[in-house]
Amino acid sequence: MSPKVSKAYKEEKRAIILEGALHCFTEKGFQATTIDDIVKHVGISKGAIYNYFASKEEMYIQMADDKMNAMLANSLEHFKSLPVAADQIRYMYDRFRKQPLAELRKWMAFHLEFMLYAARQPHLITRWDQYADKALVFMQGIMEAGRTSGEFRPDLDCAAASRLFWSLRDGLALQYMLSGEELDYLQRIDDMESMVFRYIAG
Amino acid sequence: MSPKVSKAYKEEKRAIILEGALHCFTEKGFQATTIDDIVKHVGISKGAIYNYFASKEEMYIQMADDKMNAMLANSLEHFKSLPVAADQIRYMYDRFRKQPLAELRKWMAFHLEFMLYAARQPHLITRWDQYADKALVFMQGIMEAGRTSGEFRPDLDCAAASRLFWSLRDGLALQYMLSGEELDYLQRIDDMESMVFRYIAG
Amino acid sequence: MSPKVSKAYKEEKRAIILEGALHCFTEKGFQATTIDDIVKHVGISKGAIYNYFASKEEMYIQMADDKMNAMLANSLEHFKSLPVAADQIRYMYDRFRKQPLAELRKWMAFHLEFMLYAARQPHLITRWDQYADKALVFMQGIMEAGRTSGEFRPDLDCAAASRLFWSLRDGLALQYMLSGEELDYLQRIDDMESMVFRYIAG
Amino acid sequence: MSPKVSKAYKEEKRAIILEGALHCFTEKGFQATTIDDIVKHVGISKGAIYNYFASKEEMYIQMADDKMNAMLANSLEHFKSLPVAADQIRYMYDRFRKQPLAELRKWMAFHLEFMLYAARQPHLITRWDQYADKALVFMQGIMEAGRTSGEFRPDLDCAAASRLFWSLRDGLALQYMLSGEELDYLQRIDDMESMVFRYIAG
DNA sequence: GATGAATGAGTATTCATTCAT
DNA sequence: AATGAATGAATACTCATTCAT
Repeated sequence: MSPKVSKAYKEEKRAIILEGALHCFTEKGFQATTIDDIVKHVGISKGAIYNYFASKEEMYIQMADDKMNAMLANSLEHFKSLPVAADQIRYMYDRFRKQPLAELRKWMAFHLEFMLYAARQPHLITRWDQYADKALVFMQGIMEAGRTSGEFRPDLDCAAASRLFWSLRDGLALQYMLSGEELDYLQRIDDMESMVFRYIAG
Repeated sequence: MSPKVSKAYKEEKRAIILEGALHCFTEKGFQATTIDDIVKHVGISKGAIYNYFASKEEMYIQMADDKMNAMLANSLEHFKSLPVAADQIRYMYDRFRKQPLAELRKWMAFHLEFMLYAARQPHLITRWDQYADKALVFMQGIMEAGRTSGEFRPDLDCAAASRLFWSLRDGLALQYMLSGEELDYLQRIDDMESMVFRYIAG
Repeated sequence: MSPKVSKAYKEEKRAIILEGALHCFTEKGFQATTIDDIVKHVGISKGAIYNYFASKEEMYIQMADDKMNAMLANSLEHFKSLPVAADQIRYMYDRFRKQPLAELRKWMAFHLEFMLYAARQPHLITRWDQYADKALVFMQGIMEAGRTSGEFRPDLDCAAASRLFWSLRDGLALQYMLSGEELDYLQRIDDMESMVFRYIAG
Repeated sequence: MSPKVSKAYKEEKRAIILEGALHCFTEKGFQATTIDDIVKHVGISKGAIYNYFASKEEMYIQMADDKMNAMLANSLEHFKSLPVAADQIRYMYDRFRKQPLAELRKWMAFHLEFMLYAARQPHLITRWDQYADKALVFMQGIMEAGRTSGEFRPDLDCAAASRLFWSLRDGLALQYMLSGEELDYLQRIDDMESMVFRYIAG
């Protein structure tokens, strides 16, 4: 009567598949990765994958969700010991600085590719919006806290500032996606940071 | 021994094909556009296209080059009557403002898609760099003129400023690519503009 | 050593599975019905089904047998109070008339589909023959009784008449399988009936 | 400017493909026949087939249309020297008698299988109706001519008679599809013929 | 007996590119 | 130069059946 395998087993398997798929996607791209690539990488049968995910598309979506949720949860956890909004923003820039450029490129490519893919498939646009919104709301929350506490200027448009924050990050990642030096990139993050603080400062 | 048709004829035909291909690429995307789509749109045979371009890829590259060169030439033409660097930058932002959001989205998608495509094909990375470099050098030139003339601060890192200029633009375009309102977008361009001027101002 | 569950239990379960499978088969067709469809409909596990039936094919065969036997048993039961052969034939036509056209279509499709399937699989041809033969023998019996009793003409070829009886029925069902009105169909049954009686009448 | 190959060439190729496909369909069945089967049989590339037919389904439809049209055209041609309606009907039965049972079985299976397939695909039901209607209208025409000329009874319902004509034929074919002797079959056609004439006779 | 996760062969269709005419 | 028929590798997803628990 009870399920044949434990929930933990299924969850673990799901994670293993996702991990293998992630490797392939970042290595070759979403479109270029075939199910057979994933099968070979994970060491599982084709059919088994479809027991866990309805489609290649669905694998991507869950992967992106997982990553976004992990990022948010992890950040919020850190924020418990960082009550000052400005410190929270500085923490975010530290995260960017810590991520190796090579890895950023992979993630960015992975991200962009699926975004473009989603843009052509009406049924995915909504899901993408929800995904992107999480990051915006998260940052807006920090901005609002900072405005309330008096750290940032009282007339700050928090939604706009949140948008600008991510625009800058995305634009920068884009610039460095195909070329550019690590050192150079780190300096550009510093520029970004000072730019944002100038914008939000009281 | 002389060519059967004039150079002008060939040049005209090449332009016609490129125009049709551009329409298809921006409409459906680079990967999703088939040669048959282009054939139908241009009203020319499949074989003829391959007389002018070695591959679908080559069509894209030449198209991007053409567009970039046109943008630069056009801007430089305007700059003849805009000797002040700050005015030139303002002119660039006016261009952004004038371009309808819908069109921006198409161009951005077209661009990104090929960038991702190029990123996976080693033989294209150099070509992409050359392409992207043109825009950077162009902006850097304006920045340097402004620094020399005393409009901008003397310690301005012009290369970095040029990078930031395009990063902001790309990041913003990215944010609005899948969603977002036209009005909102125009305000964000204003933000971008003031941000950049704050950064370069003396 | 004795079975873990009673025979009645197994028999009941078998019937439940068959019932669910029948529903799926008539609804979607034999080939289009997946084991998962049946599993969902019956609320039993995939493995359990294979404890009762060796294959999807076997499920169909037993189902057809059951239905044929039920039809024959039911008719013979009625015939106890219908000693006259002509009345028995009229009773058969009444059965046809009573069956809603929609249901007939489903059954016919179900039947034909499996017949075609069987025709390609040598090991099933014999089983199909046995199945079809039951209906022929049944009708032939009635014809012979009628000939013996003098109701029908003495030179009647009962085997041929039985074949014609079913041919007409099948042909009509075929005609109405994809289209045609209920009313029209009922009139055609009347035609069939009078045709058969003209053929067998003394 | 002109097409690369003549219309005759294309028509011939289309016929060759259809012939090969027909062979496979009658041999293995519509669903069981793979595109690769056809490719192997025709000795053409997979892609080439799709230059002539949009899908496997479309191949079938055109095949059935072609056959029906040929049958009708051929019969009408013969009818020029058979002005009497009863003779025309006798001619049709002669056609049935001449077709070897083995071939009838293949055609019948081919037919039925696609009918069942079409029944599940809403977009095909209309096409099927049109197809079936041609045969009905054709027979109805003969019946009406016979009624007008006084050969058949004046109160004959020609549409109904046409339906019965084909019902009988289909029902008989169905009966003999999986089994039955050739000799037996020929006698059953005689029965059918006499049955129909009894029904329509004045 | 029951469960359901795993298997993996099987298949219609697409499309950039070529090349005979 | 232009044409368009031919090529064929490439690919996501299905599903009857098995078997370890």
